[in-house]
Amino acid sequence: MEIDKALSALNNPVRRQILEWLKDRDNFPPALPEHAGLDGVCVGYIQEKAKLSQSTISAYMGLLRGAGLVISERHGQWTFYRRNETGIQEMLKNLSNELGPPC
Amino acid sequence: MEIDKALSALNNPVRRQILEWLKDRDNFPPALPEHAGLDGVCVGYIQEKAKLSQSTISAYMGLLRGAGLVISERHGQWTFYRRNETGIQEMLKNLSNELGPPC
DNA sequence: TTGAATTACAGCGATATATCGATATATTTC
DNA sequence: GAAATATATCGATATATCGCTGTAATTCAA
Repeated sequence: MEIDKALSALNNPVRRQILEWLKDRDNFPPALPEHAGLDGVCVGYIQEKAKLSQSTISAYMGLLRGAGLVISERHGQWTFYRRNETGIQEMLKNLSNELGPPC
Repeated sequence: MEIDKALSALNNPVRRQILEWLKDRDNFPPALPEHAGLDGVCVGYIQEKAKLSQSTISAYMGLLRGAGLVISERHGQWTFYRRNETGIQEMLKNLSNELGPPC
């Protein structure tokens, strides 16, 4: 986990907002029946909600994934993104360790 | 405390390094006798250690102050900077609240 | 296999950030 | 008051990021 990548990824209000939205699947339209068992959200739904272009959101999700903050899973033509809780926790911990009060 | 400003300020390895250095006054040359009672570090010392230009460091410290991560105190021609532990803690907490796991 | 849908990638102009040297401001000292 | 010192600000240039359009790649459906 590179703190540098994570901080870059987080240094954008929309990307942070997406991470919040992903806390609850109900922030997005219901999944299609054929995707019932999957807990991620497809790019299109995120794009709709963020009101930015598809390519921008795709790039955003790539950044978040590269930083270890989300996990992507491809199913057919869809890519489902979900929070990487472990990665997020690790990042928060690393940041706390680096910035936190002197021993 | 604006999380946006804080994340921008932290999105730079040298600025994060400075915050770490400021954890311990001993990371810098000793204070002049006339500054004995002050617990900050002057810009010149930080500049020396970071090996960037004076103007760059001055701007960096301005950013860190604007983000509430350091406190500055002017004494004569010197400006002494020290960590704002409260501000740093508050920022870490806000970030945790925003990014942390869903309730 | 052709077409439609979903996502990713390339390239672009606009804006922001990094970092510098030069200069301005304030303070101390002579 | 002039010179020296510490810091802040300004202007310039290089690089990075933003968010777009357009297009390629992949997969499903007809």
